[in-house]
Amino acid sequence: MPPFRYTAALAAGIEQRWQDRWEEEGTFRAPNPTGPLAPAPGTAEAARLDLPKSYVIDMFPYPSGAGLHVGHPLGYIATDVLSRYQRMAGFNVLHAMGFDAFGLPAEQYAVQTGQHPRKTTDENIDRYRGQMRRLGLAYDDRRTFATTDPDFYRWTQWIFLRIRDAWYDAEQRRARPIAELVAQFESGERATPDGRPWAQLSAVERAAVLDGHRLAYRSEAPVNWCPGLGTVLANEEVTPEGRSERGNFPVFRRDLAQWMMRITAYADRLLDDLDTLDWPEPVKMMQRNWIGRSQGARVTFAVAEHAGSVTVFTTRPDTLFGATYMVLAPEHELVNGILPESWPAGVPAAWTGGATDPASAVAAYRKQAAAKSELERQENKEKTGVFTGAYAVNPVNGERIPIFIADYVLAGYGTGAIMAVPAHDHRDFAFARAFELPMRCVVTPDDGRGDDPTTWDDAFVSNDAACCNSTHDGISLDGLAVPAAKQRITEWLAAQGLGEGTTTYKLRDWLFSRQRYWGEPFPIVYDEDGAAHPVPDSMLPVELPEVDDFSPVTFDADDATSSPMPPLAKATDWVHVTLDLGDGPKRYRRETNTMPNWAGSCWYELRYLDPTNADALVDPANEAYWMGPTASATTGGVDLYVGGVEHAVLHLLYARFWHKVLFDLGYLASVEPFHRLVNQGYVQAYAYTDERGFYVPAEQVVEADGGWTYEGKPVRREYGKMGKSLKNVVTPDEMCDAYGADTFRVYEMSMGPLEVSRPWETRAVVGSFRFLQRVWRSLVDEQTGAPRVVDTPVDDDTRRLLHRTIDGVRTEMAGLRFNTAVAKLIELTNRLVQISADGAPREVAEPLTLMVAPFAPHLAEELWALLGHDGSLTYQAFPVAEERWLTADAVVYPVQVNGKVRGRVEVASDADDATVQAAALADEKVAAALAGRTPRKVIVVSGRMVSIVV
RNA sequence: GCCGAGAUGGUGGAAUAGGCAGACACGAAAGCCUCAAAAGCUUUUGUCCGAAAGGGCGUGCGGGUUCGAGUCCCGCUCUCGGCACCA
Repeated sequence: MPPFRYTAALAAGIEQRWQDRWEEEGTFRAPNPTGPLAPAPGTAEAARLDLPKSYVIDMFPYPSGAGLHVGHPLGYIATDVLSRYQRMAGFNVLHAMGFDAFGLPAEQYAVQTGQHPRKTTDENIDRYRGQMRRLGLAYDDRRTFATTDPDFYRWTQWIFLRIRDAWYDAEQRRARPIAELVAQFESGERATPDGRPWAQLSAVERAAVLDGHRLAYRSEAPVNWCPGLGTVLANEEVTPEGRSERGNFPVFRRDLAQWMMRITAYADRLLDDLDTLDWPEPVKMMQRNWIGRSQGARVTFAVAEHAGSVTVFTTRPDTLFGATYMVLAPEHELVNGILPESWPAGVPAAWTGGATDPASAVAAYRKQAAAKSELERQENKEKTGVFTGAYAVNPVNGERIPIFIADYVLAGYGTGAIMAVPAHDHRDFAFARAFELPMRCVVTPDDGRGDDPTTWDDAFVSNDAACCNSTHDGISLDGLAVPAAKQRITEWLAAQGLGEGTTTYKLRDWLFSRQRYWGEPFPIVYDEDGAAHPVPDSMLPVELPEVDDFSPVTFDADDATSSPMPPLAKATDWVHVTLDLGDGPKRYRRETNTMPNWAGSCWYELRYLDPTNADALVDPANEAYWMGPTASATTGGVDLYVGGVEHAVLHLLYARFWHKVLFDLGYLASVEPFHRLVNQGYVQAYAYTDERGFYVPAEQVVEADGGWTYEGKPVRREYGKMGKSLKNVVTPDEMCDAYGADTFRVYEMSMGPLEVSRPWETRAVVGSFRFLQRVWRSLVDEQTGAPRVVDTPVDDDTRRLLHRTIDGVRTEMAGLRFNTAVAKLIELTNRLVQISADGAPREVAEPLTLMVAPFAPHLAEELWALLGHDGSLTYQAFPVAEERWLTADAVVYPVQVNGKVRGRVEVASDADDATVQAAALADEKVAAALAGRTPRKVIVVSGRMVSIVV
C-alpha cells in the first residue's frame, strides 16, 4: 500500500486537523449587523455584511440517548453543502444548530433511574455535538443552544406572557396589547358582555372578560385526559382511534382548567399566508385541511310546538328546500329541552330504537354511542340514530321535518346540528335510506340519472348544476346555478333574520398545559382568590425546581374520573412563594403545569439570530437583516428550512402562529418564520427476521440467489425504519471509521434527490470513497504525498467539459440536486484521471478542488493547501463558467427515419437548418434506411436532432 | 371513501420548454497487479435473436395526440403518505 493513498486513516487525520482549525479560526461565524455578534469594522467578516444574506437551518433534533444513525444527518449534510456552496458563491450565510431538549424520554429515564433529566439531556447533547463535529458540519459555533437552557426558556416564558397579554382585534385582523382592549372597555367604546360599565365589574369579572379575549387563556373546557400517562393531550396528540399517540392509552374527554392558545383567531391568516410560502404542495395541503375553512351559512329552524329553535351550519344553503329532516349531535345541549313526553302518533318503529318514549330512546342511544370505542365507530360506518319526537320548521317553506340525534353529526364542528338534505349529501342519503326518510331533488342532476331520488344509488352532489323545486312565497332558486343560489338564499335568510353567511373551521384552540416535569414552567402565579398573575419580566426565567420524583401521578388507564397531578405540585417549597408584584409582598401559588414540547420549537429560529442578546429575544435590526421580507419572500422568513414531513402540521403551524403574534405586537419584521421548506426523505433500512420472527443482525445477513440467509439459515426481509430493536442501525461514526466523513457526506448526497426516501446500503458507500480516492490520487503523489500538479494547458475538449461541469454544478446546487451535481463532478474527475499521467493540469485541478469542497470539505481544504494556497477555501469564489466554452464547434445530430435513429451526422454548431438537413440526407446509413424513398417531410430541430418522414 | 405523491435495468437513481432512455454509482462477469489475499486499476453489463455485423423489443397496464412520448391527454392497476362521517 502506498504511504499516501487516501485511506480512512489518512482521511481521519485530515478531517481532525481541519475541524480543529475551523474551530480555532471561527471560520463559519456569520456577522450580525448589530449587537454582540457584530464584526469589528474593516475585517473580512464585516465585508460580508454587504453580501446578499442566506439563512439556512434544519429542524433541530431532540437529542435521544441512541445518538445519530445514518438517516439523521441527511438533511444536516444537505443544508451544510448548500451553505458551504453559498459562502463560496457570494452570500453571507447563517447556518446554525441547536437542540429541542425538553421531552419525554429524558423524563421517563429519570422516572426509572432517578437520574435528573438535565444530566441525561446534557450527556446526549454532548454526544450529538461530537457526532456532528465529526461530520464537518459548518455551524456558527456561537449560535447554539438547547431549549432547556434557562437563558433560552427565559424568552419562551417571555413570549408566553406577551401572548397572554394580547388579544385579537378581528376588525384590524391583528393582535394588540390587552391594555388597548381594557381602554376600549373603560371608554365604553366596547360594551362589556352583560352591558354594565367596566368600572362596575369586580376584579374577578374583569379577569373573566379579558380571559375571553387573551390569546393565551385559562379555560375550564373539555380536554383530552389520558390517565395512563397522567397528563392531558392536545387534539393532535390523540389518534383517530381515541388513544394517545404515545403509549396508546385510552383518552377521555373531561372538563379541566387548562391553558389554551387562541390559534383559531389566526385561522384565516394562517391559511391565506400559505400562498406566500415556497413549501411543498402536500404540506400546504395538510395545513389547509387541518385549518379546514369552509364557507356556508347558519340557518335557524324553529322547533314546532315549542319556544326554542335550532341553528344549523351548512355549506349548501342552496339546498334548503331539500331538507327533509334535521340531525343534532347526541351531546347537543338543546336535545333534552325539546323532547316531548311521548311519541307522536304514527311514528315508525324504526325511529324509536324500540324505546317507549323519546327521553328513554335518547338516553339509550347516548349510552350506546358512548359505549362504542372510537375504533368501532370507525369500522362501522352504518348510520345509526334515533328520533327525538320533536319537529323543526323549515324556515323557507314552513314544512315540518323530524329531528333526529345521530353520531354522524359531531358536537364540536359547526353548530353541532345539521339540516339533512339526503338527495344531495352522501351521509344524509345513507341515513335517509336506513330510516326510510323522504328525499327531495332540488338540484337537477346533469349525469342522466333523472330527478327521482328513489331510483338513485347515492346522492347527487355538484356545484355546477342548477337548482329546481325551490320556490315558495317570495323566494325562488329555480334555474339558478349552485353558487348563485347560495348567494341568493343567504341574502334572503339574512333579510328575513333567519340566518347569515358564515365561515367555520376545523381548527381548534391549542391545549397548552402538560402535567410533566421536563418542560418550561409557566411564568404564572395565582393569588388567594385563584386569580392568575404574570411573573414580571424581571423575575424571568422561572426555573424548574429540583424534585425527587419526576413522574406525574398516573392512574389506571381506564379510570376516566381521575384528575391530573403534575410532578411540580410536589415541590411545595417552590409552589408557594412570596412575591412583590407591585402591591407589596404577598403569598402566591405557582402554576404547576408545564408547557408542551412544541413551545421551544415555536420560536428557536429567531434565537439563532441573536443568541446572546440579554435584552430582547432578538434585536430588531438583526431579525430584519436575516429574516425580513424581500422581493422574493414577501412575508420574510428563513431562506431554507429542511426537515421531515412529520412536522407538516403541528410544529409548522404552531411556529407560524407564534411568529404572527410577535409580528403583530411589533417585535418582528417578518410575517412568516420559514419561507422555503424542503422535506428531506428518510433513509430507511432492511431488517431481517428468522423463522421464529426474531430480528437478526442485518449486517451479517448475506444475499444468496434471490433470498437472504443468516448463519446459513434463511431469513425474511422487511423494509422500514432503523432501530436498535430491529438490529439494523448503522451509525455515521461507523462510516467515518471505515471511510472518513467526507466519503460519508458524498455518499449521502449522491444516493438520490433530497426529498426522496431510500434504503441504506453500506456496501455502496465504497463508490463515493473511490471517487475521492481518484481526486486525491490525481493531485497527490501516493508515494511521497507531494502535489503532482502541472501548469500545462488542457485540450479544448477537456476545457469544454470543465466549463460545462462548472455551469451544471452551479445549476444543480442552486436547485438542491446534489446527487446530479456529484455525478457531474465524478465525470470531470474521471476525465482528469485520464489526462493526468504526467501530473494533473492546474487548470482543472483547482476548480475541481473548489467544486468538491461543499461535499468533501476536509479533503478539499487539504488539496487546496497542497496546491499552494494559504488559509481556508471557505470563502474562495466558486468557479465561474466561461460562456465561450459552453458551446461546441460542432454538433452531432442524431437522424431519425420514421421515428427511429438510423444515423448521426456531425455539423458545425452554427450551421443553418438547410445545411443540417443536407448533411443528414447525405449520410450513408440514413440513405440506406431511406432505401431510395423520397422523404415526405424533414424536421430539423436546431441543435437537437433531425427527423425524416417517408 | 376523499385528497396528495409516485411506478424507469439485478439495485440506488439520471434524462420534464415533447427531441439519442438508462448519466453517475452499487452489484455482477472477465482481466491486470500480487506468492496469495485485500485494496486499487481496466473492460463488459436493459432485454431478446445473432459468431459478428446488425436487428427486434423496451420507462406499471390499455388507448390517444405527434415526424417524434418516460415526459402531454383519456381510462385503469398497484405502492407510499395524509385525512377520516367536518355538514
